[in-house]
Amino acid sequence: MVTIKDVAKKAGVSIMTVSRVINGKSNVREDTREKVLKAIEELGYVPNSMARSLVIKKTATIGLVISDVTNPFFTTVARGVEDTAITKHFTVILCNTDENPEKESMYVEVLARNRVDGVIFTSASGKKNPLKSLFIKKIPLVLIDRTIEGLEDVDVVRGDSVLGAYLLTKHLIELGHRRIGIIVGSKTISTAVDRIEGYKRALKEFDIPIDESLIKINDKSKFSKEDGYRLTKELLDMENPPTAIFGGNNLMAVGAILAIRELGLSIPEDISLVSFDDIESLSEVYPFLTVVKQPAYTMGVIATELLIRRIERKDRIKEKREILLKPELVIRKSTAPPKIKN
Amino acid sequence: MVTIKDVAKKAGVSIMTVSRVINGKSNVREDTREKVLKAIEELGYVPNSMARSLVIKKTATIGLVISDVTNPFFTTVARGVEDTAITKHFTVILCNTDENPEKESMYVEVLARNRVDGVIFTSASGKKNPLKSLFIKKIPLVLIDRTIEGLEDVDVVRGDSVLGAYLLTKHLIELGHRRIGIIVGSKTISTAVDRIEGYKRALKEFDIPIDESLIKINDKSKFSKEDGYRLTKELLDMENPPTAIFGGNNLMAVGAILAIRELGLSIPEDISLVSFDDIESLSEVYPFLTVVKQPAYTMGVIATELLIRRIERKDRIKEKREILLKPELVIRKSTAPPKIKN
DNA sequence: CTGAAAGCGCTAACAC
DNA sequence: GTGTTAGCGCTTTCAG
Repeated sequence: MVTIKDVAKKAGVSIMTVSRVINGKSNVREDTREKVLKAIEELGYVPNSMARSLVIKKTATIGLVISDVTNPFFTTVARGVEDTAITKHFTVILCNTDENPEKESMYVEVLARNRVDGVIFTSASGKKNPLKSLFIKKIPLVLIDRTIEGLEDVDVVRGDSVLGAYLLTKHLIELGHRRIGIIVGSKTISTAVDRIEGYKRALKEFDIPIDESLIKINDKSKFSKEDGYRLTKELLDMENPPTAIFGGNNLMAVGAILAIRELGLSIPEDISLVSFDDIESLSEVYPFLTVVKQPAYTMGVIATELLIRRIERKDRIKEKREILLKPELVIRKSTAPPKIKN
Repeated sequence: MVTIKDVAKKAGVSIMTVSRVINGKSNVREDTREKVLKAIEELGYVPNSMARSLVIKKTATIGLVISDVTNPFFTTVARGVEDTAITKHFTVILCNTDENPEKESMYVEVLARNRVDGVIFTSASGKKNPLKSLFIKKIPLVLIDRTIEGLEDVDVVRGDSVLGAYLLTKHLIELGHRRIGIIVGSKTISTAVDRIEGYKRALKEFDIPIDESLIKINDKSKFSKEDGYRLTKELLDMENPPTAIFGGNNLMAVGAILAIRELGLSIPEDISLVSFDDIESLSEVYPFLTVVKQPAYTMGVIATELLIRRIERKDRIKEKREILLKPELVIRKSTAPPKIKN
């Protein structure tokens, strides 16, 4: 393996001079620089970032912890993060937790060991605990999409779930729906709590009594297709089933569609369906689902910018900053007035 | 920052003993181990992977270079890679090149500097050149989805594009189509070349003359939605336009749909459309596009397994291995016999 | 403008 | 079982 030493020997200079050339320091005579560059080229020398990081205590790496890249929402977030990181010369390590608290802790540990300069984190557990090793090492952190209670010194970038859920529910109510089911992930996830709140707020505003049996919460934390499928079936198996369903996120909505179809019902004739979060590749080709859309890419960009600013200490600000992004209601074809008014 | 030294001091042992505990070596007395563990806990010590890597010359990190995580095909590949990597305790660094040769080179350089143990690579340029620093450092490499000519010592995991394109084209021919347009990315990309080959093979088999004007190749290398849109328009603007279009990949097919609709035509009544690669979130909800599906997740898994085996030198094999995965034809609703038989 | 010495946090190899 | 020494590849002083 060729090292800085080999380059120095070949170029007939000290390693310090080579180091200066590599790092583009100005105080090197032009002909020395050229000699060094030539040696680097001939030897095929590639600097070792780890040796460098060990000394300077920076890695130019950030960790991105999300539940699943396969979820279109998170892939867009990830893209925003990566695009932004690269402009600032940061590399990103991607971690999928599948909303599994153990994976969550494991990845945090891996990131801490790798001394990433910062972490962008989507919490599944809603607990601060898994983040322990980051706090100990004082690694800058920004939460994305989901908050965690009682965290200081941590920025949060998220969509306004309360508002989004309110808009979606209101839309349904205005169409005439009174029995609206909602399916969400576990209460440990802030978006689940917020979306239920927005839902309830809309109902209250229209003086519709809240029927807790219409609120289906997945105890196993996930906002997955399978959970959407299962919870929708539970809703439709009720004696007095809802006339509309609110899918807590895009995957749950897909699960709901599958469940509804399997029961031989049609959307929106028999039942209306709305979803939090869009699926772009779907809606482009088949603009069917009525959704509330979040600026996922922008979320990734902002989170990364805030993070890097913290890393570079360009922020004197010490307190927690919370960026709340507005969701956008997109009405398509999956909603219609209910068949029978109740 | 707490180091192994601090732990050693606190536990009243040498740093070597702490190192042994951290690495789970057996030759440490039980009570010493406990003392050390207690000190680690109290101090909140997290081992520094870089210092370790510097000595052992392994990073337990692999690089994954793809064109775009946002493309459902690659997100699934990425998921397969990550899931497999983690079971072997490898971390993955994700790189999106957008099929841009400069980004490609840049990322390879970053990965080489970070001394990743191996790289899984999707080539956009089709050239070996960007991989130079990997070869110099003898970093194990496996190509995924797309091959590069004239590379030894490199495994390739890819779908059988020739077969897939053949199946798709044959399906169209059997429906009665004679003028079939095809849109693909640049010829520097092996899948573009292969898909054209499969297309031609099917035409020849049915004695249909090949009309080169029906073969639209994007010179700017990308297999993107925008390119699909543009090339489709070009095809449909012809004097004697095709009755069916073969989208070179999923994104191009989406672009094609958009272009076709914009011209006021319907699929499959006015024009048939097929696509290489599925979009799962779309087809689940709206099983419309006739496609050839590739086992993306499996590709990621196999590529990672091959790579890690090389990294761990469990393979005595030195020659290039090529894994060719079978595609699967899924006939849905976007294809029908042509209106006018030509 | 250039170089020599020290050390980042850890492990390999060898003592004891 | 446990500790000592050397050194991984680089940058940070500080001399010259």
